[in-house]
Amino acid sequence: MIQLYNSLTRKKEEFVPIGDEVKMYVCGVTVYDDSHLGHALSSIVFDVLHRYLEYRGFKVRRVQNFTDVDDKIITRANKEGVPAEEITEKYIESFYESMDGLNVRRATVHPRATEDMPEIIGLIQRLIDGGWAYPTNGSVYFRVRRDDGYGKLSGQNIDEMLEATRHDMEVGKEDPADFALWKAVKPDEPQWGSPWGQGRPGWHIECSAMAFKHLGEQIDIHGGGLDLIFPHHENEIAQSESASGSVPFSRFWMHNGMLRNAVGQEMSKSLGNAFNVNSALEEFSSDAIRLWILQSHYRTNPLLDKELIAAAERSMRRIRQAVEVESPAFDEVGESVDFRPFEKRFTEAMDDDLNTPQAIAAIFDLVREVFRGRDSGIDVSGAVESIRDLSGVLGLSLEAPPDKSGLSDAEIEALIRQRHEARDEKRWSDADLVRDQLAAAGVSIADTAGETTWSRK
RNA sequence: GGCGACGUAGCCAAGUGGUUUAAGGCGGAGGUCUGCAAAACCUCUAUUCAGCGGUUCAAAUCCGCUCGUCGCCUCCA
Repeated sequence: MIQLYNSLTRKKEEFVPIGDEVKMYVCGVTVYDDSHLGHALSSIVFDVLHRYLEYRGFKVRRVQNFTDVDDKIITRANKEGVPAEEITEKYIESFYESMDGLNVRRATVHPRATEDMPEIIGLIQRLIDGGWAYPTNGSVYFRVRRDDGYGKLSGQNIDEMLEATRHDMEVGKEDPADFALWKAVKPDEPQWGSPWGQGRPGWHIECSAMAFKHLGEQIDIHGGGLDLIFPHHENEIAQSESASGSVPFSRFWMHNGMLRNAVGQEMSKSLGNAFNVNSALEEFSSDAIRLWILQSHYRTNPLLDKELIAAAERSMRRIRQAVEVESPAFDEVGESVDFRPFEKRFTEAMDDDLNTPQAIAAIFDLVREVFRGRDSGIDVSGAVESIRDLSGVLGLSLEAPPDKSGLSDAEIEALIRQRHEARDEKRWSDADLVRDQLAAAGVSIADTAGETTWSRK
C-alpha cells in the first residue's frame, strides 16, 4: 500500500488512483532564466514519484507546464530589447538541457500557456457564466468570497490574509481579495484577443486550464513547491472546482520543501543566490546531485552546500564500485546473496510517503552485502542487478562522472605500463610518481590480483 | 498579527510511544590486504535526541512552557 502525504488533509493517505492511469500535474517553471537547483529539487522529486509509481505497476501520465507569459518574462524581454518569445524559447531549451542532464525524464506532456490560449479563455468564460468571475475594464477577476472553500489548502482565512497584505486595489475590483484571471492589455506586452478585449491570462488560470486540457477535470496528484500553496494552488483549487463542480480537483496535493542555504534561509530567485543547474552539472555528476537531494526527505528543506554534493559524489563511487563486482564463473558453494529483504525494505520505505533516505539506506546495505559476498566468493549477480534496478527507480544512472583528467584512455594506459616496468624493477619511487601524476588528473588506480585497474574520479 | 515547519553524532540525515540500549552517507581512528597505496572488508566513532517540567509500566517520539531557526501570508520549485 502506497501512502502519500496530502497537503490538503495534512496527513498521509493511501494512494489509489481514480482511473487506470495516474494523472499527475506538476507546476513547471516560468521561463525567464536558467533553472536553479531549487527547480532541480522539485523536478527530481516528482520524477522519482513517477518512476516509483511505474515500478509499482501504475501507468502514469505526468504533465509539467511552462509558464511562458508573465511579468518577469516581459521585463527581461524589454530589458534585452528582444521579443518575449526569444526569451521563452531560450529558457525552455535551457530547462530541457538542465533536466536531461539531471536524468529527469521528460513529462508525458510539457504544455505551454501560450499554446493553450483557447482553453484558458474558455475556462474563464465558464467561470463568468457561472457567476464565479466578472469582467471589468478589460480584465477578469475571480470572486474569492463566492467560494466557501477558499483557504482550505493554505489554512488561511480571507480577512486575516488581507490584514497582512497591501491594500492598493486595482480599479474595478469588487473585493481586494479577488485575483486576476485575465489582465487587460498594457502597451508593449504580448497580447491575445478575448471576449473582454486584448490582454493576457493570469498565472493561476493557466495551470487549471492546462490540467483540464491534458489530464481532465479531476486528477490524482498535483505537485509543486511548498511556496506555491498560497496563493497559486489555493487559487487553482478555487477556479477548477468552481468551474467543473468536481471536488476535489486533485485527490492529492504534494509539496516539496525549499532548498536552504548555510545561513538557514530559503534559497530563492529573489535572493539572487541561486545555484545554476547547468553550472552545477559541470562540477558534479547528475547522480551526485540526485543522491544529495534524495538523501533528505522531499518534505524537508535540504541544505545546499557544495561540500554535501561532493560527499554524495564520493558515496556514488561506492555504489558504482559495487555494481562492477563480478561473480565467480564457477560458483562451487552454490550460494548467492539474497537481495529480496533489501528490495522489501526499499519498497516499504518508498511506500511510506516516498521515504528516499530510508530507501537509499537499504541500497547501501545491499552494496555492503555485495562486497562481502565477493570476498567470500559467492554469487552476487542477482544483488548487483537489484542495485541497478533500485538505483534506476531513483534515477541514478551509475555512470562514471564526466572526465576531468584531460587524458585519453590510451594515455592513461601508457602511463600505467610505465609504472608496471618501474614496479617490475622495484623502482618504487618512479612507480609512485606515475601514480601521483594520474591522481592529480583525477584518475585513481588499484593493483588487484596482479592487475592494475583504473577509474576516473 | 494569522497559517505552518523545524532543532537528532564532527557534518548531512532517517526514525515520531516498546521489535532502534537511535538507520544510512560523508568525515575520523585502529586492523586485514598491498612494495607502499587505493578500493574493499572488519572494529570503533550520539548511554543520547535544544532546555525544563508533565503524562505513561515505557518517550527522541505524546502534552505544556522556555530558548533558537526557518517558510508562507507579495513574484517564486
